[in-house]
Amino acid sequence: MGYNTKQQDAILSVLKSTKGKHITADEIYLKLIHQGKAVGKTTIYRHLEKLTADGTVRRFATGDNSGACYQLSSSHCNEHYHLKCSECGKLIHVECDFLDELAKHLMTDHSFELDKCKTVLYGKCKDCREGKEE
Amino acid sequence: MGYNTKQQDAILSVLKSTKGKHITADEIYLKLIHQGKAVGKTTIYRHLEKLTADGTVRRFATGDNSGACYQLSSSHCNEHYHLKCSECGKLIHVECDFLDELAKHLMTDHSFELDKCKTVLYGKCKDCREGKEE
DNA sequence: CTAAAATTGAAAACGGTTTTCATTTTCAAA
DNA sequence: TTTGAAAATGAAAACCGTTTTCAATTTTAG
Repeated sequence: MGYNTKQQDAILSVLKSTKGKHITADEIYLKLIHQGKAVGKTTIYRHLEKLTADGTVRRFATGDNSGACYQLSSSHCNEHYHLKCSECGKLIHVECDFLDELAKHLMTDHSFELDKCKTVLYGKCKDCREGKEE
Repeated sequence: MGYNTKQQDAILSVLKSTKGKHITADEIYLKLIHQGKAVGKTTIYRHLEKLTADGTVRRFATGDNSGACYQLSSSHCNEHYHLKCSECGKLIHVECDFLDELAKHLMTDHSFELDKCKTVLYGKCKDCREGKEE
């Protein structure tokens, strides 16, 4: 149930070379063509599907109607949270036990496994609330 | 500019009638047919686009390849939180005291005024964690 | 070597969304 | 009220990421 193929290896090697960043199926397709190791799109989608299913890779829906993004799920961004001010656009990094409690709560009470990497809490930062600079 | 048209009103009235829940463009289309006020899909998409742009409505991308969800961004969205599964795209509404505690905490400890309407918590839902198919 | 099983990929299908464009509606000036 | 330019409409086609189909190829086991 599963042979090792050069296509598989090629796709994984592209994913490894973009570790930390995310990449679309189409970008993988183009990179492989560029490397002279062309792999059919169908095959790329199939392997991304498999890799996502077995947890090797994570899939991110982009929200607009452009393609989904993928990245190796090794990640280290699971150590802080992101607050973003809708007004001034500032992105604030927060390490905080309470937020860890939140993750725990979501899991136990809602069976939901929070993805800290992907989650951004929107609101209004201190400066903007106090009417300081824009 | 912008004239007031019956199509506009019909679309808005459907959105109002589903206040609190989210609805897809296609569901709006079907509801209007059912009400004998058929409106072309093109027109529905166009108005949803406008309403989203001016903030009247919020759009949620579902991530899988089913359609986006819309809902009025009025008062109601301050009463629940949105969890979104990055894998299957499901959008889950949650009313929960713990999350209210979170808002309180962000304010007192981080001087950050959480905007529940804009915030979406990303992660992996129960079904996807258990490996069920969509 | 041989055959069954797995993999591949071109082409077609699919589904939500956007574009095109001819027609209709609306508003306001005359 | 008439008139015409601007705005809105919607059917059909285009679009685009993704999935399915299926015949051909590759891999592994026997």
